[in-house]
Amino acid sequence: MALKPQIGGSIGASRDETAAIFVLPYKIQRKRLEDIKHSMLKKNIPLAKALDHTVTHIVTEFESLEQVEKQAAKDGLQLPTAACVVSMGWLVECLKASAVLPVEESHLFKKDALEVLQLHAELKDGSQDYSRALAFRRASCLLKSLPFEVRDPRQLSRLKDIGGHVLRVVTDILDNGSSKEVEDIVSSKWFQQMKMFTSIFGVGSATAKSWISKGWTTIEDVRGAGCPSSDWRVVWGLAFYEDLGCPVSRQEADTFVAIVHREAEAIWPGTIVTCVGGFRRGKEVGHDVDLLITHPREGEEVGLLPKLLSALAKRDLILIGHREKNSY
DNA sequence: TGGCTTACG
DNA sequence: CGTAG
DNA sequence: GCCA
Repeated sequence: MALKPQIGGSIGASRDETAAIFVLPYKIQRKRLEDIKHSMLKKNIPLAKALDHTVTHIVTEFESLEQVEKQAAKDGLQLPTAACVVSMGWLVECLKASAVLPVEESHLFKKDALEVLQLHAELKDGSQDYSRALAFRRASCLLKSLPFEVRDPRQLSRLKDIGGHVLRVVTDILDNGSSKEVEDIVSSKWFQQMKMFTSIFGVGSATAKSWISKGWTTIEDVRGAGCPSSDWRVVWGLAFYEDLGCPVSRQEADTFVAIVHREAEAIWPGTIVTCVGGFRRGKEVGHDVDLLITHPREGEEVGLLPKLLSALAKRDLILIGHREKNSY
């Protein structure tokens, strides 16, 4: 096999002054990336500006070397063969230590398998299954948080939330590269159909099951069957399934904020509309737009929301407007 | 063996 | 029963 | 499923 950069895999580039660390920007939000780079400079950790042959470490938020290679191929990037692909966890450790630490291990499988088991339990939706899903989620999160690659199940056996079942799955993956239990689930028709139906807004596991029992296997089956549900959420979910799947661009988000601000300003001069959430953190695409509406004079914003909603509704800018009681 | 995130419609 | 984070 |  050709020499490939490896996630994990000790390489002697640790303490050496020629270290150059490149941070792959994928899956990292802009602001966070800036923070990371800033910390690196502050802590004297050598930051590579470009992905060239001098790079010794490639830091990534991807979950596996395969994902890194796939992305690099898509971008026409050549990964420096001398470089070691390491997890963000490693860089965080380095920042803590203010030193380029030896690469010990990172993680490879961790996530997917346990998330499948979690989702599978959620979809089954029996009284026991919910808690089992929770347990898988805890284990999954724990494994994702490890800054090293798991090479031996014994590394996990004493950790909280890691029990027999998880250990068995991890062992299978380390031994065979996959877990039969997990592979059987993901390839099963039932699991695939449940995932498909529950991706519709308003459709949870109970509705999805009832549709499967009717012999429906696709969204078109459901649409073609007339009125499959009297729940308004399902009706809207089916009507806007494709639309809801489209990502929101930053430009659309900016426009949206401007429109809301214009209407709010007309009702209550001085009202501040701030974009928060993903776009505030620098994302270029998102699945929603989070807004924070405030007023410089404390309390002035009270009662604004209903008026704002009616103003937007009057302009036909609102599809469904609901106000729910808050809990504070 | 009991308990596991929570509040809402 | 389903949603949201 | 896992913990206490």
